[in-house]
Amino acid sequence: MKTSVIDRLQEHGIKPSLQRIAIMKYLMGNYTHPTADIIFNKLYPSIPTLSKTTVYNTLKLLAQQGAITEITIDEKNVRYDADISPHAHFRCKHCGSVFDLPVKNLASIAAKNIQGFVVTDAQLYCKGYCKKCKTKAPGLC
Amino acid sequence: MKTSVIDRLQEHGIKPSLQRIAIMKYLMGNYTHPTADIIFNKLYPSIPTLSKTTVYNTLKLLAQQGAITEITIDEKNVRYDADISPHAHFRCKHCGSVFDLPVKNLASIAAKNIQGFVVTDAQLYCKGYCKKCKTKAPGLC
DNA sequence: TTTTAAAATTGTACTTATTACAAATTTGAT
DNA sequence: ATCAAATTTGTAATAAGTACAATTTTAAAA
Repeated sequence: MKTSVIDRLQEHGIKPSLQRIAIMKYLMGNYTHPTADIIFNKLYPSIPTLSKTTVYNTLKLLAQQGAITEITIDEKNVRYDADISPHAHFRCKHCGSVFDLPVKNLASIAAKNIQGFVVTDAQLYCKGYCKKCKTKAPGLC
Repeated sequence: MKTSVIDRLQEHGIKPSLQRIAIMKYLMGNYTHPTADIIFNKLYPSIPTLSKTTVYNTLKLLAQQGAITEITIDEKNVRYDADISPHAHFRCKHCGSVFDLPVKNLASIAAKNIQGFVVTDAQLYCKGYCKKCKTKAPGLC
């Protein structure tokens, strides 16, 4: 049985409110690495009182508590991921999409390279061209 | 013999100008992962006509041509690194410093996980607490 | 050496993601 | 029902980065 939205919040010490549940639920249902702005625009129709500040605050809280992961593969804006298992990300330089990449040994890679540092988390970001984009306009890419 | 600043520019198809040389030289002499703003402020006294736009444009050009690497470990601003050999980065969540971490097999890790993607570059970002910060205020960290 | 076109640089104005903060609302205990 | 704490909201501010037109520099041709 997979963890419910409310469970995920509570496991990370976050009191579930309407807004927090909606944001966490959206992320757990859409593994598309959305930005704060995308999340706001998706939820706004069903929660018309929602504020963008709440979205930013909540995402920061969720990330701080380890309920979600912040992805900074895109220099424009931060993206968010409810998949907190160790895996890498790939971003297409042409279309901008962010994909998941399975990586077996991410945790051990990070752990190996400590020299007096305390490593709490590690992110592997790969960039290049995705299946769709590698064919069209390869020179321009 | 290590490559000179001008060589590094020319190797990557960049015509060396006063400003480009100054920026590339600064990066090759300071492996501190500076931001565009830091670079501007360091060079401005000696090049009083320098524009911040030029710094941004030049850094983007250098990165595009592969003469330097963009580091997005910090969600606030992009950092730059003249060390283009494969290595990882560590950022202290307390003091914000970014350190280099040697990693043997970064290239192979990235290559292993392609499934139809063309991977042009890979970055491993680790976060946690550095030697100095892990001792003081460990609870707050 | 003068001319001239392309390339590079500059300054200003703008965009946009994110944050600060104070007011308003909601929650939960008494 | 009351009250304090927690949460949410809206607005205003900040700050990184970009667009763009004007100016300056470069370098080659005449």
